[in-house]
Amino acid sequence: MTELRLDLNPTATFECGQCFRWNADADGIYHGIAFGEAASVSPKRDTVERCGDGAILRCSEGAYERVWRDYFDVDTDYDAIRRHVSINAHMEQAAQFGAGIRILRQEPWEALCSFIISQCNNIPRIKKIVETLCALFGDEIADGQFAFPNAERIALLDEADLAPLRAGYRDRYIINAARAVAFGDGMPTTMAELLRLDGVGIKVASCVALFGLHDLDAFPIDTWMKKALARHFDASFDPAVFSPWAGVAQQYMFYYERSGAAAL
DNA sequence: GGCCAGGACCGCT
DNA sequence: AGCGGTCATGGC
Repeated sequence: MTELRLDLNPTATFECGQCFRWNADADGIYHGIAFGEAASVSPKRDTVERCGDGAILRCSEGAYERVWRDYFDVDTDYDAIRRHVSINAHMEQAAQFGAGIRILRQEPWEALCSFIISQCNNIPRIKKIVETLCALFGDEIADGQFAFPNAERIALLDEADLAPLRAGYRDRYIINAARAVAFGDGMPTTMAELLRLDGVGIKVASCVALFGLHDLDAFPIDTWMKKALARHFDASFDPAVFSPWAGVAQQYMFYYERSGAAAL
């Protein structure tokens, strides 16, 4: 076990809607799994850093260089991005509220599968479905902790095997996507390739591009974002004003809007 | 019981 | 190109 400082705000990073497998325990410490590694991230409140208050990562020996350094996108300058997207008073507030958000470099297949599940769904239930998927079909890497099952594993199932997830009509999309990734053309690497998948439209594809392919210019528009855009921008709004970091601006807007702090 | 949740797809204009 | 209905599920 090793401990390292992370320049991020755990609450903002894990609660901004980009990921579904990081959960806080009673002490406010987040626990998560990625790339088959478990880790925890706790808020560090004794010093004020540039990005929120900072955090302490606890992970297994060598895992930082192997997994987490990249996963937490530590080499990107989010202060510069926040300044760049603060194009008006509202965006200044949203970017301030979301200070310390880092866009995680999640596993592409996990992002694809998770955001297929996300469609027309709410975040608590998405988390529940994803967790059940992992518990049923993922490798157990520690006591009661499961890796996200790879596409090859899911591709060998059929829709009936997913019934326990209670994911409803999304079962078919999950199976078809897994088979396309495992036995077809592999994991999509562009929006156009993502959009060829059954059950993947503009919104899901944008989320996968942003969170799974780390395309920081992808700009997902869901029901919350529609509300936010209607409230704070006029009809001529074009996310290109935030380019090449429209996706980060989107996360600030989404997190701010969903918090309720943007209501006034 | 209707409405909403990080929608996509189909068929009809 | 835009519209409404439909697709499961669960919480309020």
